[in-house]
Amino acid sequence: MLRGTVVGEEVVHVRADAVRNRESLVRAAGSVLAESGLDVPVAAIADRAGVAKGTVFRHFASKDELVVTVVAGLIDDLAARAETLLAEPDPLTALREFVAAGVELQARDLAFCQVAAAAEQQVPGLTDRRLRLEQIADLLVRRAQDAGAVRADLTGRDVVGLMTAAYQGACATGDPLRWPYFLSVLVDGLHPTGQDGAGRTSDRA
Amino acid sequence: MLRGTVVGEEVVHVRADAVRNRESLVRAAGSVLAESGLDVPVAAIADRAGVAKGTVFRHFASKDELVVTVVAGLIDDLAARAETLLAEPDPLTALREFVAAGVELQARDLAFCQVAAAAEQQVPGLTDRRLRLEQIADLLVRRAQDAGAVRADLTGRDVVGLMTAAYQGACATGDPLRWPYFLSVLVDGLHPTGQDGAGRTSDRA
DNA sequence: ACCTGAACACCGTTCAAGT
DNA sequence: ACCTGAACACCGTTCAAGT
Repeated sequence: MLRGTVVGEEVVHVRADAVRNRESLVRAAGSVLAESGLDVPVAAIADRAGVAKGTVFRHFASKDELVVTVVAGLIDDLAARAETLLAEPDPLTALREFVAAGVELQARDLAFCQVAAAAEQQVPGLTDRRLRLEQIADLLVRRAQDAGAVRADLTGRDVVGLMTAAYQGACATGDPLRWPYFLSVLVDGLHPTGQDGAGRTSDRA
Repeated sequence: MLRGTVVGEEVVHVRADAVRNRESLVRAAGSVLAESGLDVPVAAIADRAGVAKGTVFRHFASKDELVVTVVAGLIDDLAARAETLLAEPDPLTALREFVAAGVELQARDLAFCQVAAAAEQQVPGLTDRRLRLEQIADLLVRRAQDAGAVRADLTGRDVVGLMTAAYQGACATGDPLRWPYFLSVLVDGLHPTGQDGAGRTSDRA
């Protein structure tokens, strides 16, 4: 375990309790935010972590930065799942499972759900993670396109957007558990256009 | 204009400035919330309405109740639009235009957008309006089903959810203006299943 | 070097005083 | 009967004091 950090020419010592506190805070924030969402008081997180409220702001510039740290971890987990799905033999199954994983994450973690639904104002500090996730999603999409299973104009970014769409749509219904139905509607909408005429609206070339 | 209200056996007088203030507040809240979203201070609304902060709470029990009043009006407008679309000759066009109207409302009004995306916790006090909207949507759906244009298992409630899904999905992409693409994917997903095998996932009978 | 809790700012809500 | 603005409670953030 690294206890020292080089800053410029001098080595500053990082205290052991500081390391522990930071870890406690991230862990506590992870579970509290998942359960209660973005609106929980910082005090609730500090309490569960067993530190004073002020300590939160020694490790994170703001409540938002703590939230970003937690959510970034969740996005990374999802990206890792996407990478393992690249090994799945059927490209369309892989794509569908990826979207399902994203939807399930929203269902399981209220804070992630709220961040994903932060319509309009994108959360800054999360764009790089998002981008990486979209790039891996691009690989999944390309495989499915090569197999002729999905629209040629679909992008990884769109797929990530569709994860949000499916869960938010189900929630708007008043019954979040209906998300598999929304997912199926969305996935059906992804197939290549021009096979039959019933309601196809290919707005883009 | 009715200036008196009967409460029990006695008539209580409603002052003219009270009527004006209430109207000003609703109008001011409508524009301020549309621009700045649910997080604007009550003071900003009171300012634009030209009243003191305390006056807001004489007319509305809480900030939430004012928000609900404004959003209820927006939902009613959307319901009216749906009713006129019942006269549209082509059932699928009518359905698509209804969804488009809902999406455009989210794009135009940040507060409505945020309420629609209030994943998980449904806003109480809005459920009756929602229900009425869903019932009208049911009529639009049934017409489209009779024409064989959409899935047999689709409901008006689902369609309302899909409005949220389309816009939230586009927003999650970082580019809300992409919503027409998401709309097209969704609408494509609505067509009857079982015509070709490419990626159909009929999770429900 | 970091923790702590008191202090501050901001915002939703209440209420005593005024008309 | 209603408006007003001062006062209160809550929560994010800062900071002086302690170790």
